[in-house]
Amino acid sequence: MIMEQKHLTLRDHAGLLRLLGHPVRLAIIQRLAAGPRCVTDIQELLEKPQANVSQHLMALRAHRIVDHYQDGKLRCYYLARPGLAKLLADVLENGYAVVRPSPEQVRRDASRLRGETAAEIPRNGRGRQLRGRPRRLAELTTEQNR
Amino acid sequence: MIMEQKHLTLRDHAGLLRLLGHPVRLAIIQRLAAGPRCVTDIQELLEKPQANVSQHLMALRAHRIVDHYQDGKLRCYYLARPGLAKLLADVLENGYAVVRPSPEQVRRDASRLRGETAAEIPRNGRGRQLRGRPRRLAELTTEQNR
DNA sequence: CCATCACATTAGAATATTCGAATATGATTA
DNA sequence: TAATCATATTCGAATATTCTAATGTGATGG
Repeated sequence: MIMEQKHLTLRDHAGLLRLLGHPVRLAIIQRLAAGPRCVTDIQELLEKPQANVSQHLMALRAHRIVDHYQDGKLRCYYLARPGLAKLLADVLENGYAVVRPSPEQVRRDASRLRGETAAEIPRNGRGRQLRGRPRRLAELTTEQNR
Repeated sequence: MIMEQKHLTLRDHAGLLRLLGHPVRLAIIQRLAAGPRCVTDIQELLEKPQANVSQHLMALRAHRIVDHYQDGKLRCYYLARPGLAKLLADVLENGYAVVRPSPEQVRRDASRLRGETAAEIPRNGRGRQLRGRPRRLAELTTEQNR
């Protein structure tokens, strides 16, 4: 078993997230998380036309989110990375829950941030950030995005 | 502080993932994970035109991934959901790592799946899935995707 | 071998995203 | 108050994604 860790760029990461960012593909992953399914079953569960489901499966296959084995004339798809579904669920359940802080909370947040992250934010005497000066420009800006 | 949990659909989830699925937006999140930054600093770090960065910030704002406070004439952006960045990192580091199993492994996986998930996969005597029969069609297919 | 089932692939129209250019706005400074 | 700085917004054009319809393909059954 060969591991590949070829310097995944932001572009790669974004590609994965975009791939996951489609309701039908999420639905497929959700269904496959409960066990392998053949294409026709998936179609029926999602109530989507065959070609469309097949296309989404193709996309998921291309990124190795899913894989399949042949069972007679059926193709049974399954999640190629069992861990991903759970991680994804975490993001979507915990990460998306919208917390709407009161304006007061926002202000407290802001001053907390102002105060506590002073080491990270360069500022001048009056609590305002330095501008027009050579701030930290050297932080692997080499990595090209998009 | 008011919590909102308005029945997030697959569509909502997909929307979040698509939003996150852009290299510049990921870069912004990555930078903000280290502490608040004003727009100009972000621009310079990412080497992207102002309008573009502003547009991406607007998108992130709309989904409450980021928020900002005004500091003089600067707008300092920060991550509105600190947890999300870490969850995201988990997905991208652990979830994306491409494991390329050997063909043998794939076959073993397949037979393991065939054997062990029998309870999940309806089959007939010869180890082939039932088809054309009323399989499990009742699984909240009500939730519309897309 | 021929028909059929289960699925994949292609092609192109419809739709959505993204970007750069231009312009607008709000806070600060002169 | 005028100029300027920092940032936002708007408007198309360029590009990418997604869907539907049509067709191709491989395995199986007759």
